Amino acid sequence: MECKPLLKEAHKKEMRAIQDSMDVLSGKWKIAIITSICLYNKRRFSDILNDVYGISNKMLSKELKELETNKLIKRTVLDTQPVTVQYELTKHGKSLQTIIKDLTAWGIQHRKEIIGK
Amino acid sequence: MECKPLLKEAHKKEMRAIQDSMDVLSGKWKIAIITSICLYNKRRFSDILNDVYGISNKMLSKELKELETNKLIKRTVLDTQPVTVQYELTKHGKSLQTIIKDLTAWGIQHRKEIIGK
DNA sequence: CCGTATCCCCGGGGATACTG
DNA sequence: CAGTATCCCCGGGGATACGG
Repeated sequence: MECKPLLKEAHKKEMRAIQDSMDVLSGKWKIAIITSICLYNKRRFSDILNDVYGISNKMLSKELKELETNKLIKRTVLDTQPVTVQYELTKHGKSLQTIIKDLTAWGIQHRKEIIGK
Repeated sequence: MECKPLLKEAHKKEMRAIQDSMDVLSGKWKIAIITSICLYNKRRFSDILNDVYGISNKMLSKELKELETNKLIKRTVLDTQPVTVQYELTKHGKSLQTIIKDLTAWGIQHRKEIIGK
């Protein structure tokens, strides 16, 4: 009667949690999009398009939809002329802020580590 | 003379840092692989293959190579019979622990948010 | 301005079999 | 056990043009 099996169960749960997260957040663009919105609080389609280097409008549109489906962002159409659309983080989306902050710091450190030698 | 331009510059740097991070960590499997190794400290090829649900040996091999190139993990061949190979996090890899912990917690919360409604 | 539609190509990545 | 090699297919995703 040892604790290994219990540990294994706990680890499986952690692995599943990670994979749940990654199902929503993985992909080349999602985190960058969220970061863009997060930095400016509210952000328009074309602004995000500029912030996220290399993304196409088709991809951005698709990713935004998925993020909305997963309740991470809220989409608001403003009846200006012509139409503008604003994206902002939901409460659930904002709960990623810590992770984003850490990832930013890590990215800087990583650049030093690899390129800076 | 206002502070907006400075802010914009800072935000661009943050965006670049995020994209640096994502260049290394994005993709369906990387974080899950790192998590597996992290949970057990040292982990063998076939163990990771089991931990990361759905990954193929080809993908795992490829991803491990990339993680090694980016100095996140260390690969050690043990001269057992037959050969076994051990992966562990480098110091730099370990610096992801906080992020992984947060992602785990977030994944659990997310599941509640979406599925648990 | 904010997307959607269409076209089209390339490579990501699975299944399987094989080697040291 | 830890990968590599080969085959092969499908869809991710870019470019471009168009619609509300």
